[in-house]
Amino acid sequence: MTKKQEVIPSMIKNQRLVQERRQQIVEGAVRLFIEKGFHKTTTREIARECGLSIGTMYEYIQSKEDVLYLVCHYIHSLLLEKLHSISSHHLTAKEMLSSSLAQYFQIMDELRPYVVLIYQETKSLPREQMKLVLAREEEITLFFEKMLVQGIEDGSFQIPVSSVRLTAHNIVVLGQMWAFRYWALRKMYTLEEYTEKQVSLLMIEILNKG
Amino acid sequence: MTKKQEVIPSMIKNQRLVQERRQQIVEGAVRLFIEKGFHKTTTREIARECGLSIGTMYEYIQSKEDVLYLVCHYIHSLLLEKLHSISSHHLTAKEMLSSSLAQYFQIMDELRPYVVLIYQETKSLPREQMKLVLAREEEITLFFEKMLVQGIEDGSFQIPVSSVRLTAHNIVVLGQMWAFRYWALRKMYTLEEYTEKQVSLLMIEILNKG
DNA sequence: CAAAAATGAACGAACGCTCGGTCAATGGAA
DNA sequence: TTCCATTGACCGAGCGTTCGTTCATTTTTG
Repeated sequence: MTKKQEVIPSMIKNQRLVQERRQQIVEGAVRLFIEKGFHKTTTREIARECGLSIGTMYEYIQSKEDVLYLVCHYIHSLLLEKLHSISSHHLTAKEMLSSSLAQYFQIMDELRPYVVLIYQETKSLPREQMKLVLAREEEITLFFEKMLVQGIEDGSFQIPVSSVRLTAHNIVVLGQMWAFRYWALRKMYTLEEYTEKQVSLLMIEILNKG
Repeated sequence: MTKKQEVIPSMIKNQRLVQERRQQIVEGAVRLFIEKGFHKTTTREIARECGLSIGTMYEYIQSKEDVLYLVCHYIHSLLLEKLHSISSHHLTAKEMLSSSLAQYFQIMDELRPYVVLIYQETKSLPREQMKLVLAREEEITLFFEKMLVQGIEDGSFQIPVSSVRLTAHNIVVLGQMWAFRYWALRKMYTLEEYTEKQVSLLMIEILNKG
C-alpha cells in the first residue's frame, strides 16, 4: 500500500508522535472540510477541533495545504482499504464481479461526503501533491481493471482489451456518481434500487461484448 | 429559457447597462475562476480583468458570491443553448439519439474547463443560489429524458419507464466524465475514440432492455 | 444643472503563519 | 540522592498582509 505522507516534513523528532498527532489533525480537519470546505475553514478552527494549539499544529505541518493533502491521503486510504477488503471468494467470475460492484456502491454510499470532498478540493492542492492524489485515484480504477482482466483471461467476460480501462473508469464513475449527484438521485432511488439498476447495466456492458 | 439572474439586485437604474456590465463581469471572472479557482481570485482581480473599477463593479453586484452565481448561470446558459441547438432532423429515433449523444460529447469537450468549474465551485454558493444552479443542472438531464421518452413512445427504445431518468443521468455523467477525468482519459483515448466507445455502450443500454 | 454612473482611497476584520518563551522529562556529574 | 543543564513538545499573542466591502467625491450623461 502507498505511504507517501512522509513527503511532508515536521519539526518534531519523535516519529510515533508525528503519526499520532497528524491523525488527530486529519480527523479534525476532515470534519470541518466536509462541513464548510477547505477555503472557508481557518487554521485556528482546525487546531481547536483537533485539540492542539495553533503553534503546536504548525510543528507537524508546513502549511494549511499540507493539511488538505493529509486529508486527501487519509480518504484514499479509507477507500482503498475498504475496496481491498471486498470479499471475493465466490464461484464464477461473473458472480464475483457483480458482488464486488454492489459492495463498491455500498462503500461509495458510506463514504459519500468524503468522495465529494476529494472531488471538489483536490484542485486546491499544489501541483506536486495533486499528482500524488490523482495517482491514488487511479489505483481505484486499477482495482477494477485487474478484476476485468482476470475475467477476460478465464473466458468469463467478452470485453475487448482496448475497452477494459474505459469500462473500469465507467464502474468507478457510476459509483462516485451516487455521491456527487446524490442531491438528484436520492429523490428517485434508494441505494439498493440504484445499485441493482446500475450493476445490471454494467453487467450487460461487460458480458454483451463492448 | 430560464432567466433568474434578476434575483441579484443592483444599484444601477439603467437595465440595459446592468445587462451589459454584468456580461463584462462574468466574462472576466470566468477566465480567472478557471485559472485559479473562486477562492483564490480576489474581487480586485475580477474588476481589473473586466475593465471596471472595484467600486463600479460593486454597483452591479452585492457580494463576491454573486459573481460566482452569475458565472454558473452563464455557463449553464452556454451549455443549454448549445444543447438545444443540437441538430435532430434525422430519420429514425435511434439515429437521432446516437447523433445527439456524439454532439453532446463534443460540447462537453469544448466546454471542458467550464464543466469542471461548475462541478468544483457550485458548493461555494449560498444555499438559495445553489438550489437555482442545481435546478438548471437538472434541465440538462431533462433534455435527454425527453428524448428517451419520445423514443419509447414511438417504440424505438425498450427501456422501462422506471429507468428513463437514471439512463438520462448516466448519459449526462458519462459526458461530464470526459471533462472531470480528462487528466486520466486523455492518456488513453482521443475524444473521437471516447465518443465512439461510450455512445455504443449507451446504445446497448438503451436498445437492449435496461 | 440635476441625476446617474464611476471612482479608488480607506476601513476593519480576518487570515496564515511565526517566534520567543514555558515546562516537564531526562540524564550525567557531584 | 540531589542538582542543574539540556532537550523537545507545546503554547498563543502578535506580525504583516490581504481580503471583501463602503462611501465621499468626481465625472459623465441627458
